[in-house]
Amino acid sequence: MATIADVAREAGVSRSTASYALSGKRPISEEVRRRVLAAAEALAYTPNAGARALATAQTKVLGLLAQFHEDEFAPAMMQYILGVTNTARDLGYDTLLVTEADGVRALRRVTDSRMVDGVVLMNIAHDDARLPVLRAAPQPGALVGFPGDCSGLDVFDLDFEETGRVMVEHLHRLGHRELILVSHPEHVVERGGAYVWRLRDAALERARQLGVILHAAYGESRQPAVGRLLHHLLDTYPAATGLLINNEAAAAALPSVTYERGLRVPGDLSVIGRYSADFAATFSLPYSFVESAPDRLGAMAVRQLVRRVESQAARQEPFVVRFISPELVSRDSTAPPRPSRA
Amino acid sequence: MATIADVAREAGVSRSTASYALSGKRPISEEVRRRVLAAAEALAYTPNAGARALATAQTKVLGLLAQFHEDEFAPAMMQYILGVTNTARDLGYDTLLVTEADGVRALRRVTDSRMVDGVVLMNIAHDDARLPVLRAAPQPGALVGFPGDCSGLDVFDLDFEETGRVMVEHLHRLGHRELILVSHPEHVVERGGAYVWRLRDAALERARQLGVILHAAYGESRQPAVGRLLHHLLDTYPAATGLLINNEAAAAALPSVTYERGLRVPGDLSVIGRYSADFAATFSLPYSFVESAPDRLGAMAVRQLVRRVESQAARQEPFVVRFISPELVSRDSTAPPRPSRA
DNA sequence: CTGAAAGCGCTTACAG
DNA sequence: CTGAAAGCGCTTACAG
Repeated sequence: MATIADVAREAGVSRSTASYALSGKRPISEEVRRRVLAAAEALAYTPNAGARALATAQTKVLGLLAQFHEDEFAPAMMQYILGVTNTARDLGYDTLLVTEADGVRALRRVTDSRMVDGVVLMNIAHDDARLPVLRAAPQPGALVGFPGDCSGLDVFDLDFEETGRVMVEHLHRLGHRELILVSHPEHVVERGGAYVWRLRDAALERARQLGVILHAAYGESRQPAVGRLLHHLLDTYPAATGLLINNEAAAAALPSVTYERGLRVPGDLSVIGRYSADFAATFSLPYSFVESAPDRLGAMAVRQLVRRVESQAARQEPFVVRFISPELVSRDSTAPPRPSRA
Repeated sequence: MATIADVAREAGVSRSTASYALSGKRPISEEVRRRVLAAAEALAYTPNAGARALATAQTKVLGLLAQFHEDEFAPAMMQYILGVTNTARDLGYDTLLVTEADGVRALRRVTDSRMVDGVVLMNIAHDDARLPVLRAAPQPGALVGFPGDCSGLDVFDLDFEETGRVMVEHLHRLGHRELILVSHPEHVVERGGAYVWRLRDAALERARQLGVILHAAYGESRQPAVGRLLHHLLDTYPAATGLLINNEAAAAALPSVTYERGLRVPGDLSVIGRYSADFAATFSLPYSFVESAPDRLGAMAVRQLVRRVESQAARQEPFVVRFISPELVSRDSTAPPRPSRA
C-alpha cells in the first residue's frame, strides 16, 4: 500500500505538506493541493489506521459490549446493535463488537489497549461489575440500560416506570379493574435486569392508587414454557380483563394462546405490549404497544458518546440520564372490558 | 497509561528487554523476567494496540461485513454474528462489525486502512460486488455463503443442494408423492441469494427423478403476508401431503396456520424445515429440520481465516469451498401420507 | 505557504 | 543474556 511518503514523493512535496493538504488543517496553495490530491488518488492512498491512531491518540472506533445469555430471547438484540453501528458510522466511527462472556475482562482489554475512543455498554445489570471499570477508563462511556449507580456515565433507557404507569392508566381509563402483568423470567431479575422491576413496581403502585387489581408474574423466555405460562395465568385469574406484557417472548407467544382459548382481542381481553415496531412487524403482533425504540436508544448513546470523545468541553459537562418517554402505539387491542371474561 | 518505557524504567532494564520479557520471544534471565513482570503488573501495563499494530503489521482484529435489508427476517442473523465474534475471541481476535449499506465502500475502508487482519463476508450474493475488492485486498477473506465465483477466497456454506435432495428423499421414502416447497421471497433471489435456488433446483431435480410432484413457491419474509401465503398454497395444492420450508419466517408462521386449518402434523401434513436448533427453540417449532448451523459456519470461516492470517504457509494453500452436510434433526413431524389431505 | 524534525508506543534486527 | 537504535506510518508543533 502507498504511504504518505509515497504521495509526497509523487507530488514533489514534503510529507508534512502532503499530510496538511489532505487534512486541510493549514492553508495550502491551490497548485500544491491539486498535485497532492492527484497523487493520493493515483496511488489509491488510504492512511494507515494504526499509525494515525498512534499519532493522534484517536482510533475512530467505538466499542460495543453486549452480553448474550443462554436463557435469553435473542431476536430483540439485533436492533440495538444496528442502532449503534449505523449511528457510529454516520458520525465517522467503526464499531468493535465484543460479546465475550467475561465483560469486565473484555472492557479492560479494549480500553487499556486504546483500541476504542469510547464504549457503549448494553445489557446493563443493576449492580454491573463493568461500571467501575468503565468509570476508571480514560475513554468516555455510555449505557443503554439503567444501573443502580449512574455516576460518571451517560445513561439512556426507556422510561420503564412511566411505561408501567401508562399501561395501567390506559386500561383503567377504559374501565378495567383487574389486570395481569407478565414480566421477564425471574433469572433476568436475579441478574439485575432493572427494567423488569422498574416497570412492575411502578405499575403496581399506580394500580394500587387507582384501585386496580394487578397480578404481576414472572415470565419465561422460550417456547413452549412461555405459552404454558400464559395459559396458566389466564386460568388462574379468570376475572382479569387486561394483559400487560413486558417480555418479547411472551408477546410473540400470545397470538396462539388466545387463539387456542378462543379469546378475542380486545373483545374478551385487552392487551398492551412493550417492544419495538420492528419486532411487532416481524412477528405480526396485533397489539397496542409501548415502543421500546432500540435503534433510537442506540443512536442517542452513540451521539452523546461521540460528543464527549470529540470535544474537551463536552467532556466536562455533567453526566446525563436520559429516559425515552413511553409512546403508546395503538393497534386497537384495548377496549372496555366485558363484565366477566369467565 | 503506562508505556513499555515506564515498565522498563520501573524494572531497571531497557525497553527492548522489557518487551522481550513480556513476549517471551528471546531468553531472559529469571531474575529480570520477574522484575519486568512485576513492574508490568504494578503499573497495570497493557500494550497500546495502535503502536503494536504499526510495529507488527497485525491488528488482531477481524472485519465482519454484514448487510441488513429492510425486507429481511432479521432474527436469524444474530447467530451467525455470534459464531464469528466468539470464535474470533477464542483465537485472540476482536471483531469489527460493519453493517454499512454500501458494502464495497466499507470493505475498501477497513482493508485499505489496515484496520483488520482479515475479513469475513456474510449475506453473499451470487454476483457480489464486494468479492473483487476482497480478492484485491492484502488481507485474506472468508465467506459465509456461496457466490457464483469462489476464486481467491475460502467459502463456507450449508450444502443447500444436498439439503433439497435430503428433504425430498425423506418424504418420498415415506410414500409422499406431492409436495410443496416454500422458499424465501423472490426479491432475495433477485438480490442474488443463491441458497434459494440451489435448494429449490436440486429438490426439483430429485423430485423429477423420483416421480414426485413438487410445487416450488417463493415466500414472504414477514407476517401476516407469509401466513396468508401458506394458507394460499395449502388451498391451491390440496393433494400435497408434505411441506418443505426453506424460509425462517414461514417456519415461524406455520404453527398458527396449521392450527387455524385444523391440520395435524404429521397426521395430515408432513413438514421439514431448514433453520438452526437455536431458532427452533426460540420459536418452539415442532418440525423436523435440517440444521443450518450458523454458529458452526461462522466458526469455520473464522478458523480458516485466522490460519491464513497467521501462517505464511497456510496463505499459499489452495482456497477451499466447504459445505456443511445437511443433518436432518427429527422432531417426528413426518409420517406416511394420508390417502388425501383434502 | 512549505519543510525538517520530533514524537506517538511498540517490535525487532543488529551488536555485544 | 542484554542494550542502543531503527523503523512501522502517521501528525503536528517549530522554523523559516
